[in-house]
Amino acid sequence: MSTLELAPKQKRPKGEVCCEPVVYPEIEREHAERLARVTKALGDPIRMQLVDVLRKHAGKVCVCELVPLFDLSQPTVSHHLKVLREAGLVGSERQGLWAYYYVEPGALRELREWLS
Amino acid sequence: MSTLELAPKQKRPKGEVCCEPVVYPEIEREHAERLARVTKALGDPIRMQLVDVLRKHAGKVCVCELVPLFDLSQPTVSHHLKVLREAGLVGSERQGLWAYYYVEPGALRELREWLS
DNA sequence: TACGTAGATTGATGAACTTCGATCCGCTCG
DNA sequence: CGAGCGGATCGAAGTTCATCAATCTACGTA
Repeated sequence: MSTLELAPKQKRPKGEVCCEPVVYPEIEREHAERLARVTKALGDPIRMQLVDVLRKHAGKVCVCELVPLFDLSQPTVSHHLKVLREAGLVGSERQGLWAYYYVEPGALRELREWLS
Repeated sequence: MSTLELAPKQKRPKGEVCCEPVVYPEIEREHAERLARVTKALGDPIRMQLVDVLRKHAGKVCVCELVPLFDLSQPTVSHHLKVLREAGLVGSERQGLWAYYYVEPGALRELREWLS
């Protein structure tokens, strides 16, 4: 972690830089892309609520319970669940006619670590 | 939005029940919307990197340092900074010719709390 | 076998997003 | 002044997204 001198300079002749250069390792890009994939999936109120419900239930929740929670059609809710699934945030399991969703354990770990 | 057309009680085949009903308080909706506003702003690799750089430098960083970090035009980087600013994630400060950005303290608190 | 149901998929539509070049604004210095 | 610079804004182009009705698939039951 480099310490950056950001103290505003006084007037200076042309060509002088405004501050010390920020060295940004290439490695961070991959990290940021993984984090952005997670936050992008969470970046919708419906999907945020879906994950919130699944998290609070600490178990598998039937889709037939999730759909009536929203003022949305069943295909739309199914679409949001698919987005969450493809982002690795939730998993699903079929049991007969019903499908149950759950939060993929550890899916939010990297984001949690980045925030701390 | 769309008119509410909530399906009435769904009949279950032969008395079989898929699960216990999920009671979802209305209060959570606002919370989810606030969280989604933050995660949506973070849901882009460029913006995620921007916040990451600003966070790691624990101070104000000049825009002229941020732009060369990406293979993007200056207006595009400026746009992403604006999105972050409007989401309350970062703040900006002008000093003469230069503009400095910083992470708004506490902007990530609610998200961090939700994740823990 | 045939029917009804739960949930996923498809296709279409309108809105939102990312990106750029061009332009504009405010500041500094000759 | 006026020129040059950093950064924001504008307008356009192409892409992605959220949403729905209609349809499809898989399963349970009569």
